[in-house]
Order: sequence, then C-alpha cells, then structure tokens
Amino acid sequence: MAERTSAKRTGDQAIRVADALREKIVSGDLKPGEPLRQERLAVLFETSRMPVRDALRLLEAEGLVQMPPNRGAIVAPLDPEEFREVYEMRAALETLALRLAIPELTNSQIDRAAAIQDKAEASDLEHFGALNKAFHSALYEPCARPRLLAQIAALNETGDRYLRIAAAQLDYTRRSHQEHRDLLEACSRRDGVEACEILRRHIEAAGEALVDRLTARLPAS
Amino acid sequence: MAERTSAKRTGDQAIRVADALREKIVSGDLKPGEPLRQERLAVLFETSRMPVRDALRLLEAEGLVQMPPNRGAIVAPLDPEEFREVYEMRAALETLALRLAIPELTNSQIDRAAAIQDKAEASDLEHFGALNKAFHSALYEPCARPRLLAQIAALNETGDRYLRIAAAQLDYTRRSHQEHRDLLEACSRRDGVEACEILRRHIEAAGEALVDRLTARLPAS
DNA sequence: TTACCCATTTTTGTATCCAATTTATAAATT
DNA sequence: AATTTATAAATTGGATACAAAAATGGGTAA
Repeated sequence: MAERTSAKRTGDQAIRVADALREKIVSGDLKPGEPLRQERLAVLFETSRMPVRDALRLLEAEGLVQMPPNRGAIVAPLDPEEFREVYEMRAALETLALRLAIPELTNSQIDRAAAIQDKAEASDLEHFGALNKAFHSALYEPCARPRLLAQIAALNETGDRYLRIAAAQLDYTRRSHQEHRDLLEACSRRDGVEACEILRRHIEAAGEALVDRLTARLPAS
Repeated sequence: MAERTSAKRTGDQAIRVADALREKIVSGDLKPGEPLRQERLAVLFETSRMPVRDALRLLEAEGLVQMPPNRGAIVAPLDPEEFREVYEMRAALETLALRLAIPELTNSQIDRAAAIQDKAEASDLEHFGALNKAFHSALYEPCARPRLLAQIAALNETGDRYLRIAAAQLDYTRRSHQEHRDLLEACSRRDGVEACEILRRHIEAAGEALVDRLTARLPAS
C-alpha cells in the first residue's frame, strides 16, 4: 500500500505538511483563529499525526500557529499591534543586513537587483509580492548572515498575512518603486548610511500605512 | 502494561523535557555536536519518544539543537561566526526595544533597574548573569512588544552558551557596570538617542571581546 | 434564567510495529 | 596492506491503536 505514485521519501513529511499549511495560512485560506485538528490534517495530507505535530511546532516557532496547552492548535489570530511589531523588527534587522551587505556588494549583484526591479515595475500585482521579496533578498544576501536572513524571511512571511487582507499595495507600488530606485542608487554609491536610512523609511512607511488600514478593518481588541 | 508508577501524566511532557535539555545544553553539560538519541532521552526522562521529538523540534527552533534528516539530532555546534551574528542582532533589537521603552519608562521602573544594578555590582559572578539579564529586561519591558522581547530572550539564551565557555566576564564586569550606570543616567534624562548609542556600544563591545576569545579557543573550521 | 453535571470531542501520551537510511563491520579484491 | 564492496546493526521517520486528561457543549434541575 505504500507504493504510492508520489515519491514520499522519508524525512520530509513534516516539512511538506508545514509548507502546505503555511501557504494556506499566509494566503488566508485558513482563517485566523481557526482550529487545526491534528487528525483532520493528517487525513487531509494523507499522513499520520506525528508529522502533523512536527509541522505545527515548526509553524508555531514561525508565529503562524498558536498552540495553547490542551486546547489544540489554531491559526494565529491577526492583531494590528503584532503587525506593528513585525515591521519595526523588520526595519531594525533589514537595515542591519543591508549595512553589512553593502561593503560586500559587487556591481553584478547590484545589476541583478536592478533587473529584478525592472521586472517588478513591469509586472502586475500578482507577481509584485514575490519580486519585491527577491529584490530585497538580492541586496541582503551578500551580508552572509544565515540566521539574520532566516529571521528576516520569517518576519516577512508573518507580515504577508496582513498585507493580503489589507490589499493596500495598489496605491503604494508607485512610491515603493521610487524608493527602490533611490535605494539602488545609494547602494551603487556604496553609501551605507544613506541606503539604510532610505530602507528604514521604506519599511516604516509601508508599515504605518498598513497599520492604519488594519485598525480600521480588524476588531480593536 | 499499566506501568504508571508516578502521577506525571498531567502537564506537557514535551516542555518538561525541553526545559531539562535546554538547561543541559546551555550549561555545557551536553557538549556541542553530541548526538541526542531519541530512545536514550526517552529512557532518561522516563517518557516515550513522541514528547522527546516534540522537545527536540522546540529546541531546534531555538537554535540549540540541529536535526539533519535521518541522521539524528545533535547539540548545535558552537561557531564564532554564529555568535557574531547573535550579538549583531541583539544590538539591533535591544536598541529598538530601549528606544520604544524610554518614552514609557516611569521613575519607579528606573529606580527598580538601578536597584537591580546595585545588587549586580555587589554579587559574585555566579549571579551576575541572571542579574545582568534582569537589568536589561527591566529597561526593555515597558516597550510592550511581546514578540520583540521573546526574540531578544532567545538570542540571549543562544549567546549564553558562548559566554559559558569563554568566561571572559572576569575582566569585563567593571566596564559593564560603568556602562550600565551611563545607560541609567541617559534613561533618567529620557535621552533615547544617547541611551541607544550607549546600549549599542555596550553590546557590541562585549560581543567583539568574546568573538576574539572564541576564535582563539574554538577550531577555526 | 442560571448553575451544574455528564457525555462527547479532542488533545496528549504510551506502546508497538515497519520501512528506509545511515553507520559500522566484515569480507573480498587489487 | 589498503581500498572497495557487501552485509549487518543501529537509529530515525512514520503509522496505528489505545488509554487518559482536559475542554466543549448540551441538557436538566433548581
């Protein structure tokens, strides 16, 4: 019976489940506060409880799932205050990454980031999110700090949940594109101080705008 | 086989195991790279493999354990580069916490921090670590950012592993105490910029000193 | 209506069992 | 003798069944 078509090799079940669940949570398919029954998930993903529990622990560490003792796992509720925290931390950590990366940035890496930005400006909203992330990653990666980059990625994922429901990107993309251009210009001058200042404002501006939207849309408590 | 000798069926076994393991790892009782066999741990903690695996996942998320697929869990190896990352992130996040906390700081809270510092200066090295942590926490907590504070706590735990083996505190406590005094002074003036600058230097100085010690003591690999 | 009790649901923990993979060991060949 | 190969042992990853504790919900009685 284990002769299933899919190559479900050992060792990746928990990660497979976690990836699928993360996608469902970030995309809003699973709603905040919704209970995540272990047995149901095991059936849904055609596996057993153990990988499901592993996956839930993984997502709990990422902040996408909450596991109150004896009460079962739930999709982490959305809270504008939490989002404020996330973008404050992003501003702090991403400027750190950029500051460390700039001395290591090669011209070809800057060119690649510029190419990503070109594509982002030409694409629709559907792909904007991924390209936006790729642009930032391209600038941060040369800092060679795996833990820092992982933390930034996790914060972005949490932030994406809020982005999705606010959908405030429409009137923000133009400003974002200009800020990306300014950022690239500062990077090519290897002006770390200026680049970090632009980046900090870039992140904080997006955060502030979204917090305003979210407080209007979500229950205050 | 109803072998219920003790009434420890209540509560979360995984957390109990994780706490015990974390203590053993941070204290250096379990050495870096040492394999953590699930069966052995289950016997040691008088439980079964499932809570042990839960605990290992928990500690993996905290960065104290590594779990290469199919190769078993090991105590996360120590790496001076990782420690550098940790204190860089601490500097970024703790200054953020302090900056957000200062406008909310009451006089009584500052007095309490000063009292902790008094005790720290009078105590021996054994208690210095805990009091040092308490001093910083007292200044950060008013920022009211649970995620940020949790992240800072996790980074401190990881950093403690390195502190333990370097034992460079001896010649550092005096300088640390002076910096804490300066920090308190800036806080009571509600000078956020100055306080953050002192804190940033405080963390970075401790980090740099330790990285030097660590690179000399650990395999360069 | 309100408070309490009880059955159901769900999580949590235990005990095995099996398969896949890694690691260690022994044998064979060059 | 050293390297490679084949085999065996150990260990993890995963599945299933079952028991126990806690939460949930509903119904009933005061």
